[in-house]
Amino acid sequence: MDPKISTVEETLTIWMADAFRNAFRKKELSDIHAPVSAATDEKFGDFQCNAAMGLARVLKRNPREIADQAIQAAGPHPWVERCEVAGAGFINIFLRTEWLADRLQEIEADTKLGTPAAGKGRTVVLDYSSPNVAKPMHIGHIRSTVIGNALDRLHRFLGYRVIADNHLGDWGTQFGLLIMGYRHFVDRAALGAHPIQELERIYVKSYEKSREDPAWLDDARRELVKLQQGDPDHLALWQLFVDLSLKEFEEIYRRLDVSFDLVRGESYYRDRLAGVLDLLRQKGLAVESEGAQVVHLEEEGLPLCIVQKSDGGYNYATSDLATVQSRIEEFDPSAIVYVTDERQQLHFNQFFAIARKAGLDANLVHVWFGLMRLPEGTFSTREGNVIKLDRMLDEAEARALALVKDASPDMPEAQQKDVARAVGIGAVKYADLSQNPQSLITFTWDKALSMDGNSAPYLQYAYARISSVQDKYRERFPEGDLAKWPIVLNEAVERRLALRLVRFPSVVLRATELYRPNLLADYLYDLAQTYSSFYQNVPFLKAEEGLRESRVRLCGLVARTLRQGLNLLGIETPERI
RNA sequence: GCUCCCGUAGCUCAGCUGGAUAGAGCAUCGGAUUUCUAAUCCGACGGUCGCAGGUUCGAAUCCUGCCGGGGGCGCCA
Repeated sequence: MDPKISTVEETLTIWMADAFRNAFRKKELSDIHAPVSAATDEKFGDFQCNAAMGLARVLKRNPREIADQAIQAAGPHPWVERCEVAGAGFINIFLRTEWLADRLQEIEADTKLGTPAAGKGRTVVLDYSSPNVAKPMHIGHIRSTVIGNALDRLHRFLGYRVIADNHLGDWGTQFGLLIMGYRHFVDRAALGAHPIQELERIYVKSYEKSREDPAWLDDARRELVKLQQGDPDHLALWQLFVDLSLKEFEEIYRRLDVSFDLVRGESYYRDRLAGVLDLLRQKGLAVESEGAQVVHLEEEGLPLCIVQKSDGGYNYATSDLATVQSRIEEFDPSAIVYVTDERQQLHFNQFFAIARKAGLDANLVHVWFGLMRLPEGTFSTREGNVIKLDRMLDEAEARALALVKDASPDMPEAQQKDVARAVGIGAVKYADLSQNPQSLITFTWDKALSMDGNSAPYLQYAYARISSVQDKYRERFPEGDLAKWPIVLNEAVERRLALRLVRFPSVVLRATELYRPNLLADYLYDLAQTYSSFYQNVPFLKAEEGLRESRVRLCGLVARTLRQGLNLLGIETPERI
């Protein structure tokens, strides 16, 4: 669709804002906001505008009169059948049904279902997933990966240039211990079979030894220094750890259908660290304290931040500053977005503040999400109650396979497995994406793998049924020509469906702007519910010619919207379930 | 001690830049399948939106305090 074309909400908002401006020009209310949004209830029309009530306070006048005056000033609009003032001063907007049907036909002709290219010409760097080398990915990693990937897809869909960067934890102090562990404890057979598991084992063993044996800890520090000084043997070992870990991560990303433009660990920026510290010192931000270099952030109401340890090593904040510097130089992004759990809020507040003070001019955004917990409390590596990500995905696929075999016993086995994979993985992703990211998640198998109600399988099932409708139509009416018949909206549920379909672009925009994929998930669930009601209660293949074609076209649009929406969430849509 | 987040139906959660009678799913109960995929649909039951103040025509939403839960706070990332 023409990028100039905006969403229904935007068009109506401009119309209403103009109306208010014209009606109250003399009051110099040029900056008036008159947002139009979807009506909260069907009986209040299709869209509503609540600006009159806010204005009433400023003008000290009756809100209903203000609303009336605005409607008078607005005059007729080609899309709008009528406006009504209701309640305390709500303006309820009723759209012409014929216009809705026309709009559906425009959307149908557009590859992006009417979504404007809002991000055209802008670049956004998305920093997500970012697991640590030599540690397995567990259920705590899935939110960053799945939410980050959904934001990735949403931005791309809106025309942004997206740089998805997997900022691996590959340059920490753990490598000294890891090298010591490798030299003394490694089991090569185990390393070949389950690399990360073995790396984790030798790390834990080395860590435990360091706690009781100071000499061991000293050796580990020495190994770390050698690595940081670029000793070839140490670098080779480090590279081995990274490669082995990455290989396993990639297997999980493949299963999750997640891909990155860049996989640059912290190590990528290590040559910049000294320069960043120089910059901070030049600007008078970094000062010496107890042998370390620290930045005071009292003005910002934040605790001080250590940017260089007393032993000369650099900290996370410094590394992140170097990363920002590099990203600005290379990509000139309009935003750099980090997707991590809530525990890093303070860190990001500190490092954003330092970046600002140091003149690293970038729109830095921290999208944080609540920590995943188990019903019995937080999970931790120490207590051994972590749930590994691959195991969870296996379980999801197994449960889905049982359902598919039950529902479609005649389906070829390979297809059953393929469908089960899509459904199982979809269920896991949706369980995360359908909630407000900023809430604690209590992990339960049944919830994460829920297959009915508000779940990915419900949406996938709705989609599969529509696909079946399309096929049956072509089968039974081989010479039917859908394009020959216009879309008509006779039944109330058809109109409801239309109203939801035209809102898709604004939902996508809002979900992207607020970094809240769950807004899109909510919308899709609502759309699928409305469709299921339509499917159950309105005949279409059995309807008379014309009506039949109109309804099949409507089905087609719902299918495309569901498919597109689920695709933006990274969830597949099998044609059959 | 300082600080951030959360508290909505029995359970899991939406709704939060103030708007109309607070919504879903699960669970429970009742109904729908000779007919387009029943992983479905239709209906019922279920709430002092943690508590108390405040701002406002209007508060789950904003402010203050308290209670309860979780996270973070100088040499980890």
